[in-house]
Amino acid sequence: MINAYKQHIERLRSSGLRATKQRLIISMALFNKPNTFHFTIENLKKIIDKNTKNKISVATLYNTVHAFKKRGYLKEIFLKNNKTFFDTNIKNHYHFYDEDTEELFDINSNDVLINKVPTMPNGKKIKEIEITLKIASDNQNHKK
Amino acid sequence: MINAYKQHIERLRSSGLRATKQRLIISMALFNKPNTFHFTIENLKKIIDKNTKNKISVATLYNTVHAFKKRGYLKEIFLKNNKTFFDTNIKNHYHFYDEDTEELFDINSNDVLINKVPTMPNGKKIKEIEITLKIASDNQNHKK
DNA sequence: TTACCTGCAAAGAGTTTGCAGGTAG
DNA sequence: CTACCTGCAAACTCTTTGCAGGTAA
Repeated sequence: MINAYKQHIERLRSSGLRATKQRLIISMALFNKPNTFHFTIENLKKIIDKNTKNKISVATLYNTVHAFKKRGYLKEIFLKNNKTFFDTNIKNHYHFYDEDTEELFDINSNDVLINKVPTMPNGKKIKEIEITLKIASDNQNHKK
Repeated sequence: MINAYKQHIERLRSSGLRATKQRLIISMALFNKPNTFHFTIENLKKIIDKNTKNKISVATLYNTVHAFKKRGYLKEIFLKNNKTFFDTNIKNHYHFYDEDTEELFDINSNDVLINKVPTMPNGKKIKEIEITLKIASDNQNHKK
């Protein structure tokens, strides 16, 4: 635990961010988990409020999460409009989105193979490939 | 032109929607184009305001666009988190997203081939595959 | 005629910002 | 010490809702 703290302090400082109490709490909440996961600011607030006496304001949460995203520690996911999702898994990977439960699961990028890529517009290069497989129970109608 | 109107009136009625003046104007703006395209409500409002004396309120635009989406005449695209995009191309297809210009282009689904699909969670079926190739000029840094 | 539709304005939801006080280094 | 950070509340943006008046069928 102490070690994790030290690592987070290090990373913050080396990113040009001060290692404030709030940022360390957020770092622990996001990056000291057995698995990567997906979250919204609202989720994160609940998680932190539950585990900490001193709650962190939304302004600070937005601020910090965006700082982490900017530095590549988090990825933003376009999953729904009007709610921003973040992913603590920054490796190249794809998603299952379960329409029944509105849950998002990772797919290892090795489990999807694209073997025909369209020709690129002039001078452009692929920066990222986003793939989402929307799934649902076989026997259901789906309307939003 | 008269023909297109008739078709739109027909479609509206057969969908259980009254063929109001506003819905016909919106239908013409969206579906009487040489190409399919992507738009936000804001875009659509501008297009319509420019070409019509009687402007259409945003409430009606939201209302109508969602009615069209519900009936499968439009698709919603998750492109950014704070603005809803719609696509008049409802066929299965993928997108190039140009990060330099923030423009979205269609890719024919024949031009991308997925040849290894991960195993599905129990009892679930793929409803839709969403693929976005994010592209940008080769020689640039990108930060949001 | 009447159920449905439109437009306005107000309300909501999520996010961002300005600023006074606090704190890391 | 001081530049940076936090928390609050207000402001903003996009979207939805309530409702009175209008209109398609």
